[in-house]
Amino acid sequence: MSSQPEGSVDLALRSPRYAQVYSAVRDWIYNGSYKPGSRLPTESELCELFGVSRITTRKALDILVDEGLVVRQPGRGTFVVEDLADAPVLGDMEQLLLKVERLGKNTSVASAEVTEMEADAETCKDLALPPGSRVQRASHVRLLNGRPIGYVSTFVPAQLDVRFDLNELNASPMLNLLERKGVDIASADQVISATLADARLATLLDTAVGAPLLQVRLVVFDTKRQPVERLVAAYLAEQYHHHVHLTRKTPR
Amino acid sequence: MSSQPEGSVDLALRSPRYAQVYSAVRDWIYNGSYKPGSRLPTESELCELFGVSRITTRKALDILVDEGLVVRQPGRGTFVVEDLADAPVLGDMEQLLLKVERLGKNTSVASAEVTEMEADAETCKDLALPPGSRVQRASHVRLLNGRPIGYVSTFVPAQLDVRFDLNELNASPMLNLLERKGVDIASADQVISATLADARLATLLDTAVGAPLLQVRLVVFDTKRQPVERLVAAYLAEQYHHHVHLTRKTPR
DNA sequence: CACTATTTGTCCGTATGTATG
DNA sequence: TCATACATACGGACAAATAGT
Repeated sequence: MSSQPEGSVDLALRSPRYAQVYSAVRDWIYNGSYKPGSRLPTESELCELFGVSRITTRKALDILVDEGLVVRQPGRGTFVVEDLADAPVLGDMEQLLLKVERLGKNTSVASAEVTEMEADAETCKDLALPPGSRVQRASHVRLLNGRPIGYVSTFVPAQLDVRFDLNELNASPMLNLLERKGVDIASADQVISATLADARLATLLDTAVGAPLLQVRLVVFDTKRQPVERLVAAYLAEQYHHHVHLTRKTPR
Repeated sequence: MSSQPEGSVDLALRSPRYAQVYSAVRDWIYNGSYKPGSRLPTESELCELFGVSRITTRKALDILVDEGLVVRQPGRGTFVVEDLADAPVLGDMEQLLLKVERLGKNTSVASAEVTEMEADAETCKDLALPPGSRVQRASHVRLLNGRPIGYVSTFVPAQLDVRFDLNELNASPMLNLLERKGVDIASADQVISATLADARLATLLDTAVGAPLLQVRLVVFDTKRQPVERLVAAYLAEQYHHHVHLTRKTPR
């Protein structure tokens, strides 16, 4: 006596309906079916298209609004944002994953290396490992248009047993590789600070010793709240800006 | 034939019900009625308390979750987060306003000055003003425990006609003053970068020339999408970290 | 200017699924 | 096993903003 349609069961296994609507619309936006500034189908139309209720459709659109991909205008419709290119990173993991993926496609890497080593104190702390634990470390210089923009090091616990080689890492960033290898990424803590280029970094980034660098440290957690990756990056301040868009969620 | 209760009309004018529930619960958290880690009333209880439906209660809680003030655990309840003190800034204006307000209470200012001046090119651009427009500029060194942590300059268009004096600015940050003077703050764009201390900043911040600084630039917009304030700040990298917590909004 | 249609915003009641203890 | 509490989802309703007639 369930109210589920018995005819179509192919899709819809596991993931909630609103997530499916969300992914579909998001893909429309990213693959260009709906270009920046264009109007999406109305909520009612989306309901019909996907065979879901308005609540479900709105929940999917809520996520896209939170991510800054679309804006809603009462009486007019829902529109893809104009400046999709540099959409800001909000407090959203999905957004970070996409941004990292695009970064991986638009940039290249140099001086890459992968080693297994004993974790230092700070890495142990961030990854909740006992002192002396072993980690896989991957590091590289990231290039934009052939010029270095930053130096990135990532640390993954050795016991996680996901191995990477240089070819994989050249193709796509660690965060995306982890996802593809079945790690259920759920959240992350990011701390942004500033630092100076020391001799080694200055050489790698082709800048002067003492140049200002934006330091980004990121600890990624899976759905069981276990840390799965630590990332430490230093970006050239002139080349890399961290952009955040803040919006009020309550009226008045 | 409206379905509104005719008995109680005291409150509830204008702002949506979910916003009222949101404010009430948020106040419970901030004034200590519900301490970090404690469990909030269940959704059903909140529905009864405020006389609203589950949808309304959940929408209010959704906002608090987005802001990182509470976490939900199926089967257990909704809990105030443990580390309320340094709750991260997500992409939320409300959060920024609260954070700024707390900053104003826990810190002090020095070397403050207020002047009216001609806006430089960058300020004109950010505030969408014609070249040569006049702005009110306020700047000060912000101190934590008596030690400088950053230098902050704010610019407000002169034609906005909200005047500030030093006493007001010593008492609370510009952003809160604007709110209180009736400016409807709606959104902001924040760009974070890194820079070095020049001679003037080094003296003001009691550090060495060339010390790494975290540079924060903020442009605040009102509900009509007009820029109302520009802020440029430089914080000592050791003293000030920008913390962002990222969460996945779609399951799987 | 009023009127209407469209579209998003808010809100209700209800039902079922899933995780926790 | 069972009750509790959050997660998802349906249908329906009216308000408010917008754009066109």
